[in-house]
Amino acid sequence: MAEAHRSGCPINLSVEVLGDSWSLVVIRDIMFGGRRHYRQLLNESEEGIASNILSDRLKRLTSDGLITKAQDPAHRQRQLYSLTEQAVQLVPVLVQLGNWGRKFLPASPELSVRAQLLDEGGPQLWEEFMQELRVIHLGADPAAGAPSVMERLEKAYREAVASS
Amino acid sequence: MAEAHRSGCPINLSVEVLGDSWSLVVIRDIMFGGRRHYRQLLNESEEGIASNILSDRLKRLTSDGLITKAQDPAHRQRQLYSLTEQAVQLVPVLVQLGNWGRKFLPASPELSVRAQLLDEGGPQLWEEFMQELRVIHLGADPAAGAPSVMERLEKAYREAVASS
DNA sequence: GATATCCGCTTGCACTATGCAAGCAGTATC
DNA sequence: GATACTGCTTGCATAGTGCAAGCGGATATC
Repeated sequence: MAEAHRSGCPINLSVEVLGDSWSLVVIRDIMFGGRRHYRQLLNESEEGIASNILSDRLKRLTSDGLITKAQDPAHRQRQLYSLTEQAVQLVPVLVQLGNWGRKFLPASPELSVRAQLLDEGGPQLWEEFMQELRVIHLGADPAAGAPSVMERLEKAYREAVASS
Repeated sequence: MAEAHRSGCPINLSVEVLGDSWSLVVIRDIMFGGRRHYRQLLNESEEGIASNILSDRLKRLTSDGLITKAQDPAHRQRQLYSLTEQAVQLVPVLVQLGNWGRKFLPASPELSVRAQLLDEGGPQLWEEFMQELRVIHLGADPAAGAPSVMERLEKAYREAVASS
């Protein structure tokens, strides 16, 4: 049988799934950092996650339906992690969380630029970004046109790093 | 000296402060549930928090600047917990988190009504609600006029319970 | 004015999660 | 054929969680 939940409150349920020190950080790295493999997530982690914790979180996120795992066609032993639609829809949560951290916690300016841009862009920009994530992770059809939100976020970040 | 942070990323910093099983649930109870004392938070907790954990979280949230503690003027030994401005500004985070849980997790309809209402109301309603929280917790001047957002949320919840 | 109850916690203890370091078998590279 | 990279696992010490019971002081009840 399925695991019992503490309550049916939507906030509580979200906390049960996401409320720990690492889950959202791993999702952030896959979503904004473009990390797709285990070693990438392990070695390029800003915060220095431990290998056993990463392994455990990837398993839990998979069984919770937030990420999927597939063999990388290029390298046989390499596993490719992708976000699911459920995880893509965490964008508004991560934006608000980033915005709050930016306002009240000692966030570094370079790393705050992206959060600020996403905050100022509003729901419309979030949706645009989510659509890009669907292209990358879920194989959705790309929408031709303006420079991607991901590129704009990267550009702003690089400029912030350069001028710091 | 102050504790070191894992990184300056705003999302990571928020996770460091809020990323555990109970912090956001306690804040939710104070914010939406109107719980202001220890016993209330302990006994009326939907999820059944343990007393030592509640004690620890209240201390941590206090030292993180999210809540304050004061003697209740009515009862000498009773302590009154209040939200700070920093916690009030968690409203958008909690709304998005509730909305996500409502969409993807087995949330009960009664408890989802408030999340839905806040989602549909958008940033304008959130700001209105935040202003009410400032009146309740920070002693701000009340704005006379329409029925409060808190009352509207309560009404929708009661109706949902009645019709279930 | 004695008794019982409520107040915000604390303590003890078992269990689980976390963090660190090392290791491992199966590719891929040179 | 040696070396390094792949996604992990294992062992172990420490920290956090969950449960039950208790505690001194303040308050309500009779």
